[in-house]
Amino acid sequence: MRIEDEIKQEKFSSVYTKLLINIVYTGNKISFKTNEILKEKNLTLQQYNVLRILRGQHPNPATVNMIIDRMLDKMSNASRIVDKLELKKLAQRTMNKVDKRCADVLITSKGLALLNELDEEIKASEKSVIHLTLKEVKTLNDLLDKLRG
Amino acid sequence: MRIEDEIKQEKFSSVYTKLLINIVYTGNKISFKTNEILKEKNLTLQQYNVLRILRGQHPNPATVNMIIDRMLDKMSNASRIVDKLELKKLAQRTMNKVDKRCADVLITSKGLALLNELDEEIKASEKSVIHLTLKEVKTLNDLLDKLRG
DNA sequence: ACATAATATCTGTATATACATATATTTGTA
DNA sequence: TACAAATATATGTATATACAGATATTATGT
Repeated sequence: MRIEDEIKQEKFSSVYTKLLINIVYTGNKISFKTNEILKEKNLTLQQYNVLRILRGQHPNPATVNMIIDRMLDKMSNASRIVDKLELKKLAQRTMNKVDKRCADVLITSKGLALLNELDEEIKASEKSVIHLTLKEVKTLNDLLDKLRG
Repeated sequence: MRIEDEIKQEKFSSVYTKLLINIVYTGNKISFKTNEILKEKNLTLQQYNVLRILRGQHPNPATVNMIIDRMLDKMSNASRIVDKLELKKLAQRTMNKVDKRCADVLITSKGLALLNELDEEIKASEKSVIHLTLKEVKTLNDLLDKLRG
């Protein structure tokens, strides 16, 4: 469905503005679905993303800075998201021995298990929402990579 | 730059997950630039988007429901964003004569003037951030439209 | 070694947001 | 017509977020 019909707007001030709106709208739409699944597990999208970053590092720890660097939403407050994950025993913070400014953040086995539970469901949801062939998925990825320069 | 390098993650649990991350990351990156410009005018991204919706209707009023329908982020609270715009005299609410449940929302001349000031700057910023040919922009728009089904 | 800058993280505070619920009005139906 | 359901919006409340410092530690230049 054309983005014009989706948000009921025929004209955009430029093709670039239209593209940005299309990207953000589409991202939100897919994220919305994922969010529904996460809600059942009492996770926010950002908490989920940080958990995945921690799993990517496991069994090595990440630092808060590393998390900020890899987060999708650079605006947000990584330190407090880690607070929330720690509160739920999904992650654990320990002081870095070498650089005492850094906090080592590790995903716990409970965190790993939770992600494991979610993996298949979210993968299936994303696949069912993305109406593209594998070739189109690749083209789209390549164009987005090129877009950012 | 490949999304893998951008967020320093080599493997994704599926190509669909990778695509979603790529879309959200790219949208955030462009939005971040736009947000910098809006901050100088004391506008949030969402307030800006609602203002543009109101301009699209002008000189006819929009209703809150219409705004929700056209917003990029369906999660958010349109009524309170209109509150903020009204507080800044950028929009105005009046009761709909026919259906008293509805609030007619109109952009003010101050709102129109503000958008006018922003138009060129934001258009230029978006264009400079999107490193694609016009043909690629079109392909990307088409693929995103198809993705959503 | 000392002072200064840079870095990593944390925290106070104001604002924004999500969610559930409340309120008012209109629509549909028996 | 009366009454339940649907619709449009607003609001209370808990939580999340952004932003601006604050704090602690490490790196750098002299």
